[in-house]
Amino acid sequence: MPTPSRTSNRGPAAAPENRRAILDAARRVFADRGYHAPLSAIAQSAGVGQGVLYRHFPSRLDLAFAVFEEHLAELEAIAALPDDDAFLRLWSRVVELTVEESAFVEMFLDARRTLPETDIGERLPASVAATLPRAQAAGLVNARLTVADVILVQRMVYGVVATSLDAGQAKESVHRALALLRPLLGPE
Amino acid sequence: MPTPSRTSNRGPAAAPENRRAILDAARRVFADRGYHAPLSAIAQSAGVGQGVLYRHFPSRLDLAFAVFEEHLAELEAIAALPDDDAFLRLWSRVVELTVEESAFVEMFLDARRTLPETDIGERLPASVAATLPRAQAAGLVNARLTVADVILVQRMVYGVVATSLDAGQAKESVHRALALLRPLLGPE
DNA sequence: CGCTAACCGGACAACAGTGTCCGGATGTCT
DNA sequence: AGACATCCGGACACTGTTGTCCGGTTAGCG
Repeated sequence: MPTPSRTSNRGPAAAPENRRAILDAARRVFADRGYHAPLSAIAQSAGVGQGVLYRHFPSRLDLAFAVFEEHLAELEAIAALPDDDAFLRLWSRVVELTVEESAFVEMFLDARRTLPETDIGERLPASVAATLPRAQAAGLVNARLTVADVILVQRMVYGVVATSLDAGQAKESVHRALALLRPLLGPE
Repeated sequence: MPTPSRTSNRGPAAAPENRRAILDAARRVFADRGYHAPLSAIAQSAGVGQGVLYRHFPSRLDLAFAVFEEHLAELEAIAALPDDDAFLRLWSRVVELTVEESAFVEMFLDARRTLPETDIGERLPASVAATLPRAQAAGLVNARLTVADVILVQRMVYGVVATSLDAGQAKESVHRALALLRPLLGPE
């Protein structure tokens, strides 16, 4: 029997489960209280001590990288699709993440300031670059749009989210903002 | 002799000068280190003790209100101009403030969260409402733009600023963003 | 000239978040 | 079963910020 229902989270065998619990709690807490939520709150929400959290993830950035790595992987998987509309799907998911997990964006800001040499900030632009030309060739997107423009619009969306009071208002405001921007983004 | 060159900043007569020094220091520090800079840093930069700062301004918001009140007054003065292009001047100044003193925007966010009943957040929309229709009638601005749209675009500009590494990059990014948005904002 | 009221300055307590450390619990292997 | 290596938990020291407090200074006025 592998690990059916453990009664404790101690001992050598519990490490992977604890790691998983920390990641899940971190995503929850980041979404609820923002990227700068105290790490102690994450440990508490995961039901582990702070020592455990710091052993698995020595810094907030290590934790955030691990938490959001799968989002990045998902975006890159979308970008790897051969379809002409891969860019549109990528964009749609980016907007979704920006609205629902704005800590995702704040992680990039933190990474850029704390570890300027990391390349994590290049992965999203790379995915955009890989998909945008195809969508433009297929007439799905305004042909004059550059990769930098797309990133800039994503930063604008973040601004709308960051100045919203709550998730509901953020969603609605972003919806309006994208409607406003549609003439720029869509095919002319 | 009124107050030619005081050698000390103590005594009853020094209060107004100290207040002024604190306001100037606050604007400086807010611009340099962001809205959440420690109040002790502001006191130090003003050359006064923390007690003085707290007596004049019991909370960060009180200080920020006082610091940015004159910016608001300036914007309202622009909005009071009878010219058709009052809106354009207002908008240009709003963008300038958003870029160069983004703490101005963060103060509104703080006020909205801390004192939801304050009306300070309504003053900018009111100025926009007072000037936008005239500019539209004169054909200076896209006629389909609403007041809410203008505020939304301002929030987008803030997003570009908030995701910039430094003031120089912010200025450049906002410039590109506004160029991108021009087809939406300008007369069609 | 001296008294008084107002005000300044920096020390200080309170508090929150970070990161560390070690006693104690647990699974594994022999 | 027993010993060991691993890992957990929460207390703790540390740091940085907030807000308060009181001794000491200053201007104004009789």
